[in-house]
Amino acid sequence: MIHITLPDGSVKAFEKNVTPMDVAKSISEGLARNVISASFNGTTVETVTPLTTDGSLVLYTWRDRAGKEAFWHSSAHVLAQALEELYPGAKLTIGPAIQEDKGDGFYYDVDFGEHSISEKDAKAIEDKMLEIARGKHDFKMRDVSKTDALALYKDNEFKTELIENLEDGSITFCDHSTFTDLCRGGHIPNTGIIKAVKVTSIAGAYWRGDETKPQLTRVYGISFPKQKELKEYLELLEEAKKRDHRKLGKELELFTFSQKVGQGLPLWLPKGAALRERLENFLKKAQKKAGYDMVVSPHIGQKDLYVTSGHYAKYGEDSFQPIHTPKDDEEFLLKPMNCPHHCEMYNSFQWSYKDLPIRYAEFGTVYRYEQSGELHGLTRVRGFTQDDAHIFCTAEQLDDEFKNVIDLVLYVFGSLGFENFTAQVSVRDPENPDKYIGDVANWEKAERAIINATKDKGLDYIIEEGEAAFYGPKLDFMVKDALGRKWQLGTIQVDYNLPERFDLTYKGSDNEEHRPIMIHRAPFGSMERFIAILLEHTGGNFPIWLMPIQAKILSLSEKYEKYSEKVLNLLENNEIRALVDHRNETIGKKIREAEMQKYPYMLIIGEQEENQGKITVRKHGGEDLGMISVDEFANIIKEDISKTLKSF
RNA sequence: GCCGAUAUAGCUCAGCUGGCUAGAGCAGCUGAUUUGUAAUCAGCAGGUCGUGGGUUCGAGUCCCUCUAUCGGCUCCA
Repeated sequence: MIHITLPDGSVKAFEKNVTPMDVAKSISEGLARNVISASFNGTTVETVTPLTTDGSLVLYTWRDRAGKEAFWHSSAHVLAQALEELYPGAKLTIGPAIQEDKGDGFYYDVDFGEHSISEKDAKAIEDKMLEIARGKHDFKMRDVSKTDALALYKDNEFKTELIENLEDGSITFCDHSTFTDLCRGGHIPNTGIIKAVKVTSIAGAYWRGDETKPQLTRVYGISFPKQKELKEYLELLEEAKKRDHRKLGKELELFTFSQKVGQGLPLWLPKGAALRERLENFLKKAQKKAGYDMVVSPHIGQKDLYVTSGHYAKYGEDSFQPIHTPKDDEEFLLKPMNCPHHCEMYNSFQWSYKDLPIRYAEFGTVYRYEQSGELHGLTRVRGFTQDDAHIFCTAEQLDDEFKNVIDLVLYVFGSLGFENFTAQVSVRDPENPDKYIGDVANWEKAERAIINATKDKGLDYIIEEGEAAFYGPKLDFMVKDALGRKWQLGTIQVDYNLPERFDLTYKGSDNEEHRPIMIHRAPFGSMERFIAILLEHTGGNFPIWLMPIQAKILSLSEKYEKYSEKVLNLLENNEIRALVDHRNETIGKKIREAEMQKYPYMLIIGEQEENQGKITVRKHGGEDLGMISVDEFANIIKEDISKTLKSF
């Protein structure tokens, strides 16, 4: 007998070699019907794996992410079989479920050799997959010796490479139908559960994610146990498309791009520029309170400036090339960052420890030559404005300063409704020390400082290796877009390196020269990306304090012009941004237009309103607040603002 | 940068295997309608089909170049 502990803490005794499926059956028939995957003592097992020792068992159904991943991973096997049958000679490589933070579904990377396939082939692949799925083939794992495994894949250099790196004795294959694949395990009981499949996209992907290795074709798919769920999933994608910032930016006339101006160079239209200004003013106000001074620096700097900072050595070759002047040997670079300029500003004075911390803030536009394929709407561009600031402080001040910046970022995020962010501590990649400048001791100090401050602030955080900047580790605030892709917005970085490179000093209380520590920080990250994600989160319905027009006055005809002017004045006295629409059109049309323009409130003015000295108020989306006085309306707006705009 | 796809009116799109003056809806303009909560009626205007080249009697349609965009990969100071 063995003892199995279930997630609720109960322990049940079973015969040795009991399978997870047997355990499910012993609990209920319903569970047995729905269980599609299991984990035993923390490792994924098949539902038919015999259990031989005591341990804890978790049974997964479609409702669990682990269940879905087993389902999708199994679907990848079916996809592989379909591809093998449709394209004989194609070399299979790997086919996992997509990681949770990257989305849903699965993919298979295939080397099609001379063949090239495209989205046109999707239908045929889907049909083949469904045909295989309907065969209700069981997934069966079996052990294979390294020699046999290598022999089986003698023509497939990719699988061979995978097998070479595995221990003999730990190699398993998974069979279903006539298909077999090298596989670690974690499958659903049989293919019959897969009822709906969709090949979502076909793209190139490098073998093992390495640019220098051959490029394979990655076939992306998604599958479901019910046709209806696929339909719902596709509808959800459609909904997400409606919140795409590129679409909304065009509709709301915020920004545009021009083929002539160049890729990745957004053009901010009047409405978008006004939105940026409101956001900038919001942050400027908070920064003033937090003791920052605004500075301004030029868009270019001498090459030597970036040689000193290390940017030239790191990015010079793969960046916008130096600007030459008529004078020989004179070279300027478009600034990729504001820090070098701010360092030189710091250097223009002599500082005492009593002066620190110094906080220089600038909405600084920078230019980076991002790879063409990397550009994406406003989230990845070549010219963008950072809400940048650099804090120069002593070692003793670092912790407090860092925490104050966290507070500022949380204030910004809170006021704009970004509750679902991930705090990510981005540290060095220990395997690639060459990617970073500065000595290890400083890096360790900086990483410790970030982690301690983050912990003290009670933030839940994850650590990502290899995501640090080349001069220092970061605390990044990651937010997802409409399609669930993660983007870095706010960032706080601790830097011991640039102060050394720029020879920044201050005189300590001991009358000796000391090195300040630099904090780089940007709560928005960049205006471009922040507005993009804000658009996708709100669908253009921004918090009311950020709205260009908080109320639109719709007068039923020109007869009420005088009265609507009076209402407008009263609103302006209450600091409510409002606009009058006098055009002679049907009220239905006016309301429709106002809805499309996303005005938070519409104020309707006609005979009744004028007679009673009131306004009819309708909220965006249709809620009717009836006829009320302007003062009452002003209170409603004030309440709305206090709900979203946090105090700082 | 790499793989695949795309580019037709201000916007969203149709235009099959190459064949008369390139179509629709919405938006715009003009006139009528003066209306109380998502589409009033009539008319008008709007496109050298992303760029440059080629094949052809003939190219929006086929081929090549470039530019830009989309989905990924890689990258991301």
